[in-house]
Order: sequence, then structure tokens, then C-alpha cells
Amino acid sequence: MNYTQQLRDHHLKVTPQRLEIAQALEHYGHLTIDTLYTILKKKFDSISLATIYKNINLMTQNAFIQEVKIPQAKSVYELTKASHSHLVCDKCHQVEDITLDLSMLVIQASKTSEFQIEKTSLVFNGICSKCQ
Amino acid sequence: MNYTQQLRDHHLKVTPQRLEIAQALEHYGHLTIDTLYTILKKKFDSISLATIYKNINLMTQNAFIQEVKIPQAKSVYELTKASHSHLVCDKCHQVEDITLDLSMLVIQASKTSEFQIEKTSLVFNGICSKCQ
DNA sequence: CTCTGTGCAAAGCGTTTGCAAACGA
DNA sequence: TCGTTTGCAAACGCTTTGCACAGAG
Repeated sequence: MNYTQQLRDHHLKVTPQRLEIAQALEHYGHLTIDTLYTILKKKFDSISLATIYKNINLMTQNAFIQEVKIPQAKSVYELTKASHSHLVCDKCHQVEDITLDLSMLVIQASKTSEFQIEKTSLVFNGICSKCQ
Repeated sequence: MNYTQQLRDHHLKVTPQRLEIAQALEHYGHLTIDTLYTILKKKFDSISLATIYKNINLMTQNAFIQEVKIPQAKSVYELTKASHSHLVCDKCHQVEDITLDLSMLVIQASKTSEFQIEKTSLVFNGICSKCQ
């Protein structure tokens, strides 16, 4: 997919580096900063880590991408899409998306806590089918 | 509470610093590294940040305490207790515990994904009753 | 043409490490 | 006594910043 328009929609100027970040995230689903750097180095041999960081930060602020914090592991980044949960394999460290209906949970938590809940982050750790 | 025995149970030598870390976590529930440092400095004016880090790391490895990773905020640490979820206030950054039955969710996720799920981390972001 | 993004090098900051002295068992 | 912990200082690694040049709009 060509992300030119999506970048513009998020008030981000279109640059080859940004397009490539989007492509890489589309292709791999979830990437750490340094993996992203390794991938982009193949296309732009003189790319700087600073460029990755600056773009990741901007793109995160503009909600084009999202950080996923994972228990006892590095954060990964993903393209922003419909709200979903994550499965992390403790052996191969792959991250998978999973869509679950959390509405009952949110209702229950709201009642119990008097919090006005706005966002839910759910991460499962376990062993994926390949690694079992 | 006196944590002497619990520390021993987790194969940790008992030191005044460790007892104080346990006390602080009991009292405040959830603490960041630097808040913990500030608190312990009051008791041990010459305590080093390195001591905090070394102990937090050891105590985490031995499952005496646990790290809670929070979206767009610093990690907090808590005494290990029965599995539970967390509510984070986006205004005052307080963290609350909440116990929810996640068994249906785990069953559903296991079916959908073929993951062998071992741990579930659930964090709600929102606004607490005081801040509303 | 103007403003933003890129790459580089340096700075910054949280975390870890090495070591000598103090302490726990 | 012996092995572990503490505090200090230095080192480390990840992230950010400043700047000159290149590129987007």
C-alpha cells in the first residue's frame, strides 16, 4: 500500500523514510526501534538512528502509529488500526494481534472502580503455536 | 508488616534497605524507581540509586515484586500478589488495582490464536473519581 | 521560497558495572 | 569467616538535541 495520503491525513510531510517506515510496519506488523533501523538501513544506507527516533516520535504523537509496551521486553510499534489486543510469544518474541470483545470487561471495571475508562491495553504472554 | 520472612522465602538476604523497599511498596502500592529513591533517601540519606536498581532487579527476578508497564508512562513496581489488573489515571497518574475475572477472555483468546497463554496483563487508562 | 526533515556528532539521561568497605548469616 | 550487599564513581546504551544541508510543499 502507498501511505502518502495517510501520512498527509496525519499532518505529516511525506518523505521516503516515512513511507518506508509505514511499509515496514505494514509488512512486519510489529517492530522494535532497532529492527526498524536495520530494515531501513537496507533501503537508505546512510539513514541515521536519529531519523528513526524523530519520525517514530512524531508519528506516535500524530497517532499514525502506536507504541505497544510488552512485559519484560522492548516496546514494539505498529500502524494505528482498530483497537485490539496482543499476544506475545515468550520464546520467539513474535507479537500477534487479536481482536476480542472487551466491552463487558470495561463495564465491569467501570462499575467496580468509578474510573471513567478511556483505553484498554491487553497483552497476553505465552507460547505461540510454532514454538510449542 | 515485617517482610523479613517473605524476603527469606524469596531467597533474598534481609537488609534494612530491602525491608524499607517492601514497606514503601506496601504503603504506596505502586512506585516508580525515582519515587522509591526519594522515599528511601529519607530513611537512608546516603543510599545510592544503584542500590535501588540492584534490589529492584533482584527482587523482580525472584518474583518478590513485579514491574507494571504503563502506556506512555514510567513503569511502576508493586509487591507480588494475586493476579490482578490495573487502572491508571491519565491526570494524576495514580495506579489502582482491580480484580477482574479474565478466564472467559483467556479461553476465547486461546481458541482464536492457538497460543498457550500463560500470563495476562491488562491496563485501563482513564480518569479516576477524584480527577473527574 | 520557506519550512521541515535528514544525517551526523555531541549531549543527555536512565541504568548497569566494578570495586573497596560494610554487613548478613 | 565467607559470600553478599552497599555506596560511589565510572561506564554504558538508548534517546534526544543542535546544526548545516537537502528536500517537500
